Amino acid sequence: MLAETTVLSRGFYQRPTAEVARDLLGKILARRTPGGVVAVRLDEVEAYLGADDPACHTFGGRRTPRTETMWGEAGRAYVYLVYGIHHCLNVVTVGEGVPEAILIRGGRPIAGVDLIRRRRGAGVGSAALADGPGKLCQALAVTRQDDGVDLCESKGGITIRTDGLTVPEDAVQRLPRVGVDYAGEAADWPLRMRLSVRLR
DNA sequence: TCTAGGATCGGCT
DNA sequence: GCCGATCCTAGAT
Repeated sequence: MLAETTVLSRGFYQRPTAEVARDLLGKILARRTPGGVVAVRLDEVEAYLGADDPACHTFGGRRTPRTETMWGEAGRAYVYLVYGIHHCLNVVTVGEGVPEAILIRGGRPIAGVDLIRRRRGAGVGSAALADGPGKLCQALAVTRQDDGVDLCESKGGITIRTDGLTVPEDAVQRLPRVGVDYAGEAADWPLRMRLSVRLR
């Protein structure tokens, strides 16, 4: 399944965050688990623009143990817990000292569907297996343990890959971000990007 | 130390 | 559509 794909290099992430977010759509997020490889094609992401973004954990230059990963190297995973229950997977962008990241909001399972279903529950419809940040982490068994993992290195167990598929501009919807009403006007910034069509 | 609140989800009405 | 679960994080004291 992943034989004809290539892992995105660090350079991919060392660009403006909104640009990286748009380019992540249609890419493949793969995770090696004891039971086998699990992969989803990304169809929804949100950009968080660091110190100047009131919705971002690092707004105003906040640097805490939790956000330390965001301050580091681009291409690493930033994983945190929300509502005491759900994990959220982010990808660090730009570079060291620039704490920006992209929240992976959802994807469509394309490999290891049975494994995902086993983790998510047998009764869950295939479209709903990974169509939210918390669900996606559950589907791929991503937890705080994975915070800081290098997504450019296969040995980390989690990678983002491309199979050459490109997403046309008219297939990308730009929407306000979810659940950040507290951020004032920034809540309306069109940094949530979603595929409006279903790719293969 | 204490406390308020959260980048969500799923069950129930 | 509403609401509770659940616990970590960050800022205040």
